[in-house]
Amino acid sequence: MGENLPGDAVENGKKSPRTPKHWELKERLAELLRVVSPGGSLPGERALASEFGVSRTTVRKALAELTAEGRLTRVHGSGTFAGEGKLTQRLQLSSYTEDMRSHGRHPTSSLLDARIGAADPELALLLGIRSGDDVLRLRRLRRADGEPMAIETSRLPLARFPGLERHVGDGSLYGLLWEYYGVALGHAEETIETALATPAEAALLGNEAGALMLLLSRHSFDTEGRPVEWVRSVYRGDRYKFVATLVSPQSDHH
Amino acid sequence: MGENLPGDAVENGKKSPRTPKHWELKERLAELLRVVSPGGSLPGERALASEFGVSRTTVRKALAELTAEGRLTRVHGSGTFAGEGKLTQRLQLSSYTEDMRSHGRHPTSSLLDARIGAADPELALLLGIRSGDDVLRLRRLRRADGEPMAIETSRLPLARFPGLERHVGDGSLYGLLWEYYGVALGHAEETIETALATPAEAALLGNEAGALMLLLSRHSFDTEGRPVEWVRSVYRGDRYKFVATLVSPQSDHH
DNA sequence: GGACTTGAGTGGTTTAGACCATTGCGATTA
DNA sequence: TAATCGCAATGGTCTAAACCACTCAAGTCC
Repeated sequence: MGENLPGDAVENGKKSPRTPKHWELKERLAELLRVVSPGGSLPGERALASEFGVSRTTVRKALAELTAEGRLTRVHGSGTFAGEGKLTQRLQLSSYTEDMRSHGRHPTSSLLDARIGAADPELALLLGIRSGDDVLRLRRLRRADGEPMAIETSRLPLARFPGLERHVGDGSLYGLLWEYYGVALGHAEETIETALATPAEAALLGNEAGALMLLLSRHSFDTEGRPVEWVRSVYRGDRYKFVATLVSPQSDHH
Repeated sequence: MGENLPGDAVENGKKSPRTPKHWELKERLAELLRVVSPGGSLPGERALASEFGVSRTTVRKALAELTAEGRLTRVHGSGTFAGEGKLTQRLQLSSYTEDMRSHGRHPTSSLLDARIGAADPELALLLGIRSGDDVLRLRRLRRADGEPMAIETSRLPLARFPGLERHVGDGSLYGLLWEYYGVALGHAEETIETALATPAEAALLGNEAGALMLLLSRHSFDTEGRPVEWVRSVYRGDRYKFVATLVSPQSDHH
């Protein structure tokens, strides 16, 4: 969408805010990128460096930013390729499976591990239990059309869901809660922020450590307002964005 | 200072995942950071480099990640300081002013510029007008307690709001729409994604170019479902996170 | 044919050093 | 006293070079 801010051009040659080389290079590469179809390859770092007359370090800085924005994909040992754009994920209180299907994508989900531990004070507060009570921690890898999409770590109070650890699998957690315990979700409080990938997350998501991530935390309650789970999900920031539909509580003018 | 034993990468004789130095350094710095009160200062880059026996480049990479996460604040010419944590911004269809007040903060908002231009095809579609029709573009700098918080760029169809450009100021836009045109907002579609700061944005937000940002796009409609505005807001990713309360459409189990 | 080895090319990490831009404070000066 | 200057320390940018880790395809061997 045509953005034309005043003063972003270099002029006077005097005390100009001095545009860094890597930024200028980034723009030239972005231009080059417009004529490369998604998936197409770019020249190697060394080639770009000599092509544009800068050091490889500078090239890498420019490429790193383009990668963080999802406009490039880099594969170690293979090359640098044009990106594919971002997917969207709706912010709503529904299951992952349902959510993805409504976007016409094929969702799968695999349980990475399930273990029982003691709640620390902070977690106990969130789940409405006492510090030290048993908590079931589930880690799942979410995929869409086979592509790793997010790592989801759920924590549930075991006292409320006795034996839950024996039922969990790759299937829907919310389905289990309803079938075995008659619990349905009522509302949730969700926060979204940026984060950087840890090496472990990066390995699972096919990312590199330190990459931009969207960190989504969800605190879910059942229909009677009792806390059910606390979830932290990590999404690749270069591939996903979130959508929410907001409704006015009433017309507010101020 | 315990030199890194190169041996820990060879213990199993196979291919160990090899932790980069800058990551290990980052963790050691994070540890150090836990005993520094917010605003407290850290040693300079050169001091850290010799202290930990690594190059300044590696130190900078570790510091850059901590900064992106909002755990550090760096001031050119002055030093590196411990961060202050993130604020939250509620995702709801209400005015900025109201929104901030409910968080006990003092909001201000200044109009950077207001100009009239022609809609390109994409924008025309969003605003329900024809390509080339007049569009009013407003750029605002939002502050909370005096701190730059976000840059908000709104676009409205001038044909629906004739003379709007003569009314706009630092006050509430939604208030104007109601007073002069009897228009109230009904619902909006909002997307959230990561982005990197442009030099212009960075200058306004007191950031550095290439920093992590949260890009929030809002497509607002009036109570009759007609498009009213299209807004893109850029927030500092190291300082803000967003909150949404989600309500189950009904109990969904699957 | 099929399994293996090898090597060239790619991105990833790290180093040491140079220079620039900004800040803040102490010394100097009006 | 008050303003100014100078300078040292800080973070910011950039270079050139080395080495590592991964990929892939060509070549080799059985």
